[in-house]
Amino acid sequence: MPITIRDVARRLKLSITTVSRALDGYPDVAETTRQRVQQMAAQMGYTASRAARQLRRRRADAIGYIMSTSQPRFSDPFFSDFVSGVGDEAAAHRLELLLAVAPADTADEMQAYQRWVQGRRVDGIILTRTRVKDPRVRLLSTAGFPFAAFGRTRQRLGFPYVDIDNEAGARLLVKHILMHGFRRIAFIGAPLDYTFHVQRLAGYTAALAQARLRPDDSLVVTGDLTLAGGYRAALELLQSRRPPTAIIGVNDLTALGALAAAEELGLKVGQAVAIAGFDGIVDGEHSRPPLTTVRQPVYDIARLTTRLLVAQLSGDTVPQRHVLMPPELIIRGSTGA
Amino acid sequence: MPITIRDVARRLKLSITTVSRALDGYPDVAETTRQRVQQMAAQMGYTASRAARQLRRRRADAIGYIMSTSQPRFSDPFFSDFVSGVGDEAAAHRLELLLAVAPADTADEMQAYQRWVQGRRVDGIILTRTRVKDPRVRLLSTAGFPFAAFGRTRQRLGFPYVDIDNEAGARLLVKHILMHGFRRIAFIGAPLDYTFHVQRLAGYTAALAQARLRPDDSLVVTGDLTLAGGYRAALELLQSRRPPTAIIGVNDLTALGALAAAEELGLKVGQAVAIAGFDGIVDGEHSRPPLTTVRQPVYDIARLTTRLLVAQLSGDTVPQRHVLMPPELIIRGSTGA
DNA sequence: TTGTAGGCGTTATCAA
DNA sequence: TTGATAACGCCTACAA
Repeated sequence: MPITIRDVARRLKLSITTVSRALDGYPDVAETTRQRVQQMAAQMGYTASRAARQLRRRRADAIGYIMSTSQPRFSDPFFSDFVSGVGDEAAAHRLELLLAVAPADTADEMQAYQRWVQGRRVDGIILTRTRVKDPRVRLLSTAGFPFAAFGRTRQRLGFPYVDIDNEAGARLLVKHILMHGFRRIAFIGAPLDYTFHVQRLAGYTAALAQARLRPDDSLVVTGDLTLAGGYRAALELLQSRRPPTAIIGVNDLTALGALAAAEELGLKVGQAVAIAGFDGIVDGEHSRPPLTTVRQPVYDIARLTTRLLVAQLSGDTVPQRHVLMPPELIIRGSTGA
Repeated sequence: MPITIRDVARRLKLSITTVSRALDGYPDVAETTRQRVQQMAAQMGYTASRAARQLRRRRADAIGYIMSTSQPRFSDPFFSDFVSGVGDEAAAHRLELLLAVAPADTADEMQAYQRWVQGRRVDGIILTRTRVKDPRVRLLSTAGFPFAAFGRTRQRLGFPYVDIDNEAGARLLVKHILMHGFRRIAFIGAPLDYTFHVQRLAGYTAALAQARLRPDDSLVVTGDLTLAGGYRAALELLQSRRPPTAIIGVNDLTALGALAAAEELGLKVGQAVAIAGFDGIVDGEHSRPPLTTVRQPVYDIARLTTRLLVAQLSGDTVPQRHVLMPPELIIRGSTGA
């Protein structure tokens, strides 16, 4: 039987009211009383029941994050990095972190959000991998439910977000590759209408146009953000009638898959073919050759996004509701060093 | 203002009791009533307040998992895989999943567990990467708090766990490598006293002994479970006075780092030097050459571990409280194919 | 088969 | 500065 506020009050011969206020740091409690209460609470090992407190205060003191999965079994370094950022920042504000898992773009996923919103199980939600027309954004906006996102949407709904300038990043990447003499550049994109995909693709297209290169639709294909997907797509590209001389993966995992495909075909990556990714995951540093990429500091982005959400929850005025981070080009061997 | 059970009851001109029972599937409700209630609830978008329900039933209806991090920024595919397993299984039992992040083997970590236990924030806890003498196991056991683990400890405390036979797996690996003619086999291990490390090392040692090879302490070094750590350790090993002809990484990330190091030194992996890992993460399938490894089905293990915990919570009799899975050797190019 | 009522542990309101 | 008391929204023993 856990210790309740009643037990503490009885022991001190005080009312539960006073105990409650003493512990929550209200000013209208005598200093000596407060000290006695705090000491006794600590001694008895009392912690307020989360459920009761939530019920009464009508706040969950928790935020939620729903991991989008593609297959049941999947491994994406993005998530451990991102989640640890959200977790650390939440802990810093004494908020709990609720996690759920749901396949992207399904009814299940929407239901999961709905449950959290309607059940008031969390005070706010963190979104990642936003889509151009994102039903989650619509749901949360309509419900007036607090959220912050890593990534933008086309709907201009004014929610707080952090994002990197994907378009600029992709342009940097293409220019760099062109400068090294590779002119037939393919792009392996993401499924669905992920905003980051659309933006990176736009950057790719823009940079090609700027270089006065004719766009070639056969060079833009769809992957699934995984290594295996990148591998498959690259294999097909490289074995086609007019293969590309360079491949950009919409994320590093895709690019690493492409790199494996190229090597398997006996193509010297960095020389016969250039390959580059987007994300800056650690695996890319140690691939052979190391992967050229555009780095996004996922952990920091996660903390920042969470901070935007928390500010919204506590009603603080936020200096900046929209943060757009500059992309950072990391040049490594896979594009010719 | 969220919709409460009262709203639904009023709308149907029923008592809240009936609504509650209809939704929770009690048998003493007329079938037609149940249908009306369920339909109306769905239509109104009603979900019971988690807090109220928790308070009343004195259960959190939640389980917790604390991710151990090594650095603030880290990416380990293990976690996304494992967490999605826990998340799916928890959802299947209508349990919430609480997540926290804490650096392994620190006071912070212990405090995080303590908080969850004391505040009854969760009904049970999932543990991974158990250590030989694991303070978390001690804490939870002493408190009589339900938990289940992926991995064993030396303390024989009879808690439910799932594990793979690490020792047998390592023996398989060593035998396979020896059979391919590599005789000077190094082992890059993990920090701390992780049980899986100790067990895999034991298997390695046993297999060498069985082959009547003299153990060489200089061949057993410590990594940090990351790519970078494996890379550094391997570089040192391979550049030493008497370099190994084969390297086993205690996990795949370590092995992939070693693979990068070997390639960088111009050593043909699979020919001049054999490299193998342990885990079966997807990245290994597409490395050059692909990585020989011992596969552990992390997602399934996560679900199973969670199931053991849930069974314990609901007081079901569990057919098997301890599950030891057979290791599966995956032979690929990095050991000579 | 349905309804009434009490209470889970807190916090907030109001009075003392 | 402190205390009595009424919710918060739900579940469940008991009554009808």
